[in-house]
Amino acid sequence: METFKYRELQKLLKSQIIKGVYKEGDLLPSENELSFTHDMTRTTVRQALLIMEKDGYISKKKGKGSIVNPKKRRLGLLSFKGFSEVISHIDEKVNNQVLEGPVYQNWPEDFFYPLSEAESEAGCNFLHRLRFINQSPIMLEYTYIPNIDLPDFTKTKLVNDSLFLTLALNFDIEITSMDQEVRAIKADEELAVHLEVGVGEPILHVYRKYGTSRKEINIYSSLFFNTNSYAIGSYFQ
Amino acid sequence: METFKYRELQKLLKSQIIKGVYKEGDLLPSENELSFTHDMTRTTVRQALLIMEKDGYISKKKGKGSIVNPKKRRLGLLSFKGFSEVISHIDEKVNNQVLEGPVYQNWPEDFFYPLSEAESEAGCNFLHRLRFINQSPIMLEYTYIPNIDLPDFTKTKLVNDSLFLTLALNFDIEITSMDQEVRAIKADEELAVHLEVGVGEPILHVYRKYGTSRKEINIYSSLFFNTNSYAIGSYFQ
DNA sequence: GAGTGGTCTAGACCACCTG
DNA sequence: AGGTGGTCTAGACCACTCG
Repeated sequence: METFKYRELQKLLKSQIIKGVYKEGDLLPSENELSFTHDMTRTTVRQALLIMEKDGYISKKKGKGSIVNPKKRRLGLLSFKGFSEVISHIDEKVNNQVLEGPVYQNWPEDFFYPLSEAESEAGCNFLHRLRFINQSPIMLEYTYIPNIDLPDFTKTKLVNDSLFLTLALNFDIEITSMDQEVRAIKADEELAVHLEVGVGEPILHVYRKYGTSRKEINIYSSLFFNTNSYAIGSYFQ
Repeated sequence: METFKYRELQKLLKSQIIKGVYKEGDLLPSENELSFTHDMTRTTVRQALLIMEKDGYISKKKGKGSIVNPKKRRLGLLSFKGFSEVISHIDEKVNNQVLEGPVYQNWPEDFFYPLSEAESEAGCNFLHRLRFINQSPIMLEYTYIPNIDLPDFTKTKLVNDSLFLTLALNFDIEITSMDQEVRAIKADEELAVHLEVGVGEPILHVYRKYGTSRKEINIYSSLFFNTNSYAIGSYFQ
């Protein structure tokens, strides 16, 4: 796989923040210090820090340093990452309930995104989950992963309940991009039951397509949110 | 204001794409060529192209070049830019109807974002607009701009119906970040009338806070979308 | 094989922040 | 005054694309 110096440093810093080596509000070592300790130029260090900033882990201040960002206090679900990774930054208790799968099956007819020929022929691994925050159902998720070079995927246990973490650790697949469409819809009976709202109540619906480091594999999700208690947030710069 | 070489090149390339000097599918001049013609190093050229890529104007392909992206065929409204700028990339006809303002007034009580003291004291310029695509009302917009160092803002005519373009050209204010919350809600009577849906129908609601190049000024919007005909899209990488 | 963008080096000067 | 990140220079080697 890719083994660039800036990527290695970025992964290291990310893991150190997640492990708590650097806590929120802390300053990372300066660019000069990192370039010295990791034997690379400041340019390469800055490339790593740029990713850390883009991914929201740090903010950089001129004259000050690179500051570890506070954990998010709301759902950043319209941004890049998956549910588990984003939600783990929140104080609330999170639960998952697998309603169906992972199971190998044919693609649904009239799938919501056009598929490549390779994806169509491979069939898909399907996963149907309901996500809770503080015992309240917040998101109903239908996920489809083309079965391309994913041996025994349906037998794989999810790492930390996170699909993306599992794909990264067990299959060396990283998410590199995301495309989505958002609508407000009325809850039908199935949605109403799962998300514990009345039939006809407004629901946030998202179609999502993730690009991965394996160019032949995209991951597709259809997501339904109950936004009565938690708004869905995002930040760009 | 900021006058960096990479920023100047980036503005030039952006304007050239908008003017059609480079059309969709075209290759920009190579990094080496740009560094020669603009008398800067490739590093600086790459800094400009990085912004162009982040803003979605180009895609870069190793061994190939920087390719001008096709215009978006849908509403990228959960991403960074304003309505007019995004919508201008679409084939549909767009209209605006100003329902109220721009007018100077006090901030509403219980404003949806906490305000700084300077913002509170300055009062706000208020703008209430309804946006149409192909004669259908799509978005109802309430916008609040703190009246800090904005002489005669209420008398200023909007450039191309775009608030952001007006702020950039007349007040040298650029948008640098965006923070938003998204919910699905039920249309009340006012929403129903403006967006031409039934009372109680699902509506997409967005609270938005824009950061600007003037750190003391943030722009606030409350947006309501009818997503029956047009989904709201976004893309990240 | 020539040209492209991706990675990386080894410096420099600057504006900004803090003690 | 010393350290920080922001900008910029002048190179280098590589993997990839295309004719």
